[in-house]
Amino acid sequence: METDKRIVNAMAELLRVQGYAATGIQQLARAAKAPTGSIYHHFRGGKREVAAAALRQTGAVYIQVLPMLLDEHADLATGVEAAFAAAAEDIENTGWANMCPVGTVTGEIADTEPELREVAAEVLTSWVEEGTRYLAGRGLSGTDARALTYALISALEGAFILARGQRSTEPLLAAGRAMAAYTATLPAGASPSSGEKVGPSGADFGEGVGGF
Amino acid sequence: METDKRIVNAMAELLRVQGYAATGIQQLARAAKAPTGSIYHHFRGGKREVAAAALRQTGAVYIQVLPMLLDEHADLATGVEAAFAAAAEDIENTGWANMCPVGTVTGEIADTEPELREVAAEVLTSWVEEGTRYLAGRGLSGTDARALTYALISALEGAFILARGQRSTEPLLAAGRAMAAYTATLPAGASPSSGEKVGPSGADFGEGVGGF
DNA sequence: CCCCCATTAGAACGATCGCTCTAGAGCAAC
DNA sequence: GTTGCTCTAGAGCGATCGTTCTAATGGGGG
Repeated sequence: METDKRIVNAMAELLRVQGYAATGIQQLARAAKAPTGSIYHHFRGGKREVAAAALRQTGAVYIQVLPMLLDEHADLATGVEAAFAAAAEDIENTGWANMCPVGTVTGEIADTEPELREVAAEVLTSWVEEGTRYLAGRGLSGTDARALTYALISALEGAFILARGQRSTEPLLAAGRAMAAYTATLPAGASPSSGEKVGPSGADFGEGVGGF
Repeated sequence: METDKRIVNAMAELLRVQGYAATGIQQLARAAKAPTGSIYHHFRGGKREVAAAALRQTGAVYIQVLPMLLDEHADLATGVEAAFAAAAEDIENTGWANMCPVGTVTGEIADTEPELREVAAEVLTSWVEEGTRYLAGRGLSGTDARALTYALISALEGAFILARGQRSTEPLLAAGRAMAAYTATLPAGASPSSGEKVGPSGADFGEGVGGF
């Protein structure tokens, strides 16, 4: 009940730093201060199941980060750029190690671990759905909200990789500027919850999912 | 002289599909049709050195891809979107396995294999420099060219991860649309070498990406 | 022809892999 | 006190890890 969480947290941390294949059960046991027997007692599925739990947990935590960061800014484009800047500061302050495990892991297991790929896909889908819902709530059409969400996550994950590889915040800042510029081109993306000054000709988008 | 290349190519392919940690020397030997003795004869540095060579080789190949794709389009923004669409088609046709090894590997070794991280950083830097040079040649300012290059690579690598995880082209298409919209906002990024019909003060956003 | 050396070929090393198994510690119920 | 059960603890399993080592092979220069 509590050992479980220690194990999952330790696994999430290890996945974040070094990925799935490089993480051993012994290493996990050491990091979680739990013997291998306990790990297999709580997670009969072994390494795979612990990793799946870690991915899901991370997914549930990170799903609230983007909305939280964007809520602070009245202008959506400004908020987007600020969010990337915050990520840049964060990754630099943690010694270029701060990164979401989902991105690290998905690339290396997508073709070799079907069950984990499925879990990663679920997490990503939940992020997309939540992001779409949030952005639609801030005035974007359903189609635009979904596209922007996908673009934001893609740019963020990719920029994380570049930033870690190059030990530089430049990729994150550049990606942030790009996504902010893109956001600014989307109709009705300018005003948050205040008065709705949706662009005149932009209001007629297919709307697609917009319902929400 | 020729076995070397077989080994490096096999390593690049394995890195692309499953990453560094999950790739074993035996597996590499099988894939390259070379015994382990040969591998260590040609690469005294072992697994690390083969991986470094594979990353460098991939870097040298991929450095020409983006310019080649963009050269086909007179309008830069259109070219960007087409490049992402081409990547989307590619990854789907290859069974969601097609991806550059640099992205897959960098995330998992950035904190554990300093020498490989260095190599990945070199490759990424060479891409950024070449991309910046190319985009500047197409009329962008040096600052904008560099920022756009970083954003393009980030979005592409991130979208690759999402696409592989979700087995969907949507991330790549959304990222492409976003980057095209961003490109269109950059001054002088509209006309290639033909007549310059650059908008007066940023042209007209209404259509955003619509070009297609 | 024979020697030389780059290369091939794979056996073998210790270490570590993911995982299983047994032994016992701790605690609640009766 | 004893029974029953969850969880801890780590030794041990066969397999595989990255690497080293020795032996055989093969083709060009004397």
